[in-house]
Amino acid sequence: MSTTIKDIAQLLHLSVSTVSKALNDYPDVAPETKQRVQEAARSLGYRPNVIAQRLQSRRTGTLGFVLWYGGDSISDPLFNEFLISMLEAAAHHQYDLLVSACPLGTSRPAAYERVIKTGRVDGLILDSTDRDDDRIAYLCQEGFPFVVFGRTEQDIDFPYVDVDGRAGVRQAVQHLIDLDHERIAFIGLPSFSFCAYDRRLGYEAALQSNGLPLEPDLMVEVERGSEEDGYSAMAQLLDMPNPPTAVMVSSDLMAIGALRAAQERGVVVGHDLAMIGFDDISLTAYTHPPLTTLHQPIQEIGERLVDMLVCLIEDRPLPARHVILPPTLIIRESSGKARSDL
Amino acid sequence: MSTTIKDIAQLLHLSVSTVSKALNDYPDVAPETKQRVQEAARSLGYRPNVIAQRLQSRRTGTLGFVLWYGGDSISDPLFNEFLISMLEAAAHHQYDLLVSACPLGTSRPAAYERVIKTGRVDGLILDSTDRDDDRIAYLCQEGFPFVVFGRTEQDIDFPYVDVDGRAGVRQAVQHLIDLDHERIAFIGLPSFSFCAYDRRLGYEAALQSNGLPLEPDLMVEVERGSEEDGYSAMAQLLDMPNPPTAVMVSSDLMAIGALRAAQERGVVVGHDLAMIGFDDISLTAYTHPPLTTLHQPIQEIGERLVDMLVCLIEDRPLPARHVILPPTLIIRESSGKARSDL
DNA sequence: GAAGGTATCGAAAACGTTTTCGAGAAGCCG
DNA sequence: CGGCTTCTCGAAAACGTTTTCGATACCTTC
Repeated sequence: MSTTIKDIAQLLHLSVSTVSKALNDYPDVAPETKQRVQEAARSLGYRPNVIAQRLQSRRTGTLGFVLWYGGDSISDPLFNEFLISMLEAAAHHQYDLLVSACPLGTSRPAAYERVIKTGRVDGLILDSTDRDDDRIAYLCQEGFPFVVFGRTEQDIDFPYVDVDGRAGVRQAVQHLIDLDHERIAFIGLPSFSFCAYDRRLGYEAALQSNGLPLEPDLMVEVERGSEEDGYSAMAQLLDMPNPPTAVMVSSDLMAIGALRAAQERGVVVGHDLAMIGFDDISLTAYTHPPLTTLHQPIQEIGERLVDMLVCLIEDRPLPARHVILPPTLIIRESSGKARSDL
Repeated sequence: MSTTIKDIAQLLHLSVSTVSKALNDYPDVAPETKQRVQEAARSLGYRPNVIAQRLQSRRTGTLGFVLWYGGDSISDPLFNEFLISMLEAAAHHQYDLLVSACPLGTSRPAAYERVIKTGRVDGLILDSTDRDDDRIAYLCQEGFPFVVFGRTEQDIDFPYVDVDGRAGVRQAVQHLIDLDHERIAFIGLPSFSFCAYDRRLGYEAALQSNGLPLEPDLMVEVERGSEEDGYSAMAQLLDMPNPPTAVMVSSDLMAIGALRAAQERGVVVGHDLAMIGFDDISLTAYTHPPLTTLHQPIQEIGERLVDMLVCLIEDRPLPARHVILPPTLIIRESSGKARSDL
């Protein structure tokens, strides 16, 4: 049994209300009693029971994040940094973070309903948006506070932070074009996800604005986004009669698989084949060759999301309701030199 | 405002106690009223307020995990799988998981105190144990329920799950010896961590039982365990006048850095140099060359930990207080063939 | 028909806080 | 000295549950 306010009250022959007010620095309690209460609290090791505070205030002081994970475990290294940035920001605002899991194949709104209808959290953070995302429609309709990492194609207004994948990929593909590549392939994420779509748009825009044709054969879309997916997609491209000389891969994880597919065929990446990834997970500096990629400012994203959500919860105005951050192209060896120099 | 028990009571002209008992299937409420109450609850979309339940039951239904992270973000891909396995197991027992962050450089017991003294969680899961871990001493003294992924060298008994790093490394190094290697290096984790020590013991045991000398020059210990650390440790070893022909690296992340250091020097891993990692993160199947490594049964670890903690919290007997799981050697290309065949 | 038993319900306390409101004491002023 | 603040404190309600216990009412049974 930990010590409660009542223990302090009995010890000092005061009422619980006075003790509570003393601890919360109310003006209507004598400075001297405040002193006594605070000393007693310290010596008894008193820590207020947050559950009772939450019941009283009808605020949980908790942010929710539900992890939507596939059958075989996700291992996106970026997730760690994302999680930590949210944890840090939440702690800075004195909020806890409750993370729960929603296995693939179960209803996502149901997972969210469980968390919000039972009063576990004050607000939610979503990520990995679909082009048409049922969670967002649901939460809007419920009027529950939430922020989103990612956008959708729906005609609903909601607060989000996102990376400009389209502009990033466009810049990356332009870099390949500047290196004299003309047959540039694209390995995309599952098409239901918004960012898959967004990034593909960047690829198409870069080709078109340079007068390059869009060849369906050079665009492959995978099912999940794993290393395995990248591996088989790259294998498929390289086994074509007229394989591409460059490839834009929509995630670093897939790029690592793609790297392997190339190596197994004896094509040396950075020379025979130029490759660019997306995410800038820390490993990419150590692949063979080091991977040219697009860096996502993931700490800033997590921090911004939490800041926004806390504003929403505490009814303060949002500095910005929609934030789009640019990724930055990190040029390493995998994209190689200009072909004319070879 | 979500609907409460009181709303149902008013609607049906019942008392709150009857409604509560009806919902909880008490025997002293008529089957017919139970029916009515349940229907009303469903049609009003009633979900019990967990905060109120927690206050009443003095149980939070929440497990705690505090993430101890370094200055530059950790990106251990194994952590994702660990987290998900804990989430799944916790959900299975109807528990939530509260994860909080404790930045490197701040007091760890203080971080734990905040979480337990304010009644946020019913129990804690620790990981990344030090050889002498202050958290464990603290929690034992508090009498707070906790389980640990990892062991320590302290003379305290506590419930844990761990991987037998010593046996694993010993087996891996034996594999290198069987491949005719005699100069085998070891890249170890920071020495304050228990598993660094444990794994090094396995290395030493393998050498000794084969009559091989322990050369201090061949054993390097890093500061954190990042790719960068693995890179510079390997560089240091390869730049020796008489470099090793094989290396046991204590983590896959470091091994990836080590791979890079070798590649930059033109030494081809799997031929000129045999390398074995530890962890079996999913990427290692796609490195160049694919990495021989020790697989940690991480899902089982997470699940066991949660199961144990729930037993502790609910005062049920533990199936086993100490669980040591064997890692399994996954042989890929980086360890190469026998030297005599070269 | 009285005694005992059973079925069904409600009142109330409790969990540990916060917060509103009123009460009492003390001080001041005219 | 009466009336007015000002200061300090405590009673009580409230947050939404669960759970104990007592109160009916009805049904047996002799």
